[in-house]
Amino acid sequence: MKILFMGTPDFAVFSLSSLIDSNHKVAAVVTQPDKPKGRGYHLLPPPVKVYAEEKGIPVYQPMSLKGEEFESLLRDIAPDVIVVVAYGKILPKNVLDYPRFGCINVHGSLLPEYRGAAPMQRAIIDGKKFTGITTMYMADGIDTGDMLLKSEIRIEDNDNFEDIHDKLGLCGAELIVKTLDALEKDGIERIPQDEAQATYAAKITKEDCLIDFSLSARRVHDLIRGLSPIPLALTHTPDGKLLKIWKAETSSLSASGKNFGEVISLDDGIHVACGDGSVKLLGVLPEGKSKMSASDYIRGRKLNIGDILK
RNA sequence: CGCGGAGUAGAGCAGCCUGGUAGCUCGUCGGGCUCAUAACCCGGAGGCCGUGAGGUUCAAAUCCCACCUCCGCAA
Repeated sequence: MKILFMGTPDFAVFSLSSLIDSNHKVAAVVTQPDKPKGRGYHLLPPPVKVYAEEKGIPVYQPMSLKGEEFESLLRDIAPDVIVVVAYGKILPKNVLDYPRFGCINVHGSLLPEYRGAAPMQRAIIDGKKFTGITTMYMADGIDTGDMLLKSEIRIEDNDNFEDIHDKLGLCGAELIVKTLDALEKDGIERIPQDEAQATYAAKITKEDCLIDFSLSARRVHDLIRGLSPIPLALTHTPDGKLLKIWKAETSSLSASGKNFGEVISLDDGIHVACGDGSVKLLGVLPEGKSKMSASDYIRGRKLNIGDILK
């Protein structure tokens, strides 16, 4: 099939790559415009653009998908199918209706659970044991369209967002090719989503990142790994400084009689009392510094037993 | 010109404001104690204090200037 690929971040590169290597043809790539990012606001191209250019595929970065301009681009490319992976904008109806085989989305969850922007992070934060990839037809509404194929993976106890991101990236790369192959050959049964089962995985906000030590140690740990290595769960030291956590594990130390967030031991990590049990922080990122191990951080004499993190 | 922090021994930091012998917690090496040890005791090695044949000064890690590099926030 002749594909128009639409995607933006690293996660989309997995799928783009496998489509390029497949029997289908990626005719063009549409991605978000370069945006000022990072320190100093330098203009940075999205990963999909960088990759597509390496592969010599034409890249388009329209400001808007509405209107005549994009529609004429569509006609020029004349794709059989549009594959969308984390593109970052809503596709207007005329675009959805254009390709013969429709617009197909690669979504990082087992729909109808975790529709929305942050399915992988939310699944980990919620302590789920499984997640996966769903390929689906795009429709009005966010991730509400009919489902095509699914692929499930296990979330291991210590998997963080990066682990799941990479696993699902590969998983999605495989599944999208399978989906197109099957569609072209025999077709696939469309499975409507059960609205009653649907949940929504909203974008991660600053508030989501703040660790609530009154939760159980298990849930604190889930939050930390669900947000690592980006954007990272955070707390504050007694001097009011930001302290981000990139690695932790549940600890066997008892927290009874301690305040939530109280540092109860600095042995081999920062043990912090939670609502139920305690967690051992192993990797931290102090404000203005780079990532370091908790033991290095402790060596700089930044924390004492009895200090409260909040 | 988005805002801000930091570059001192292999690691994490202090010292800088109020210039004048380079310090802490670890690691490492050697020795001791111990049935033994990641524990404890003693001792040692390891630093052009980011760069500048820069500026000020009798004297600069410390004050001034320029540059380089790294990082946090914000997007």
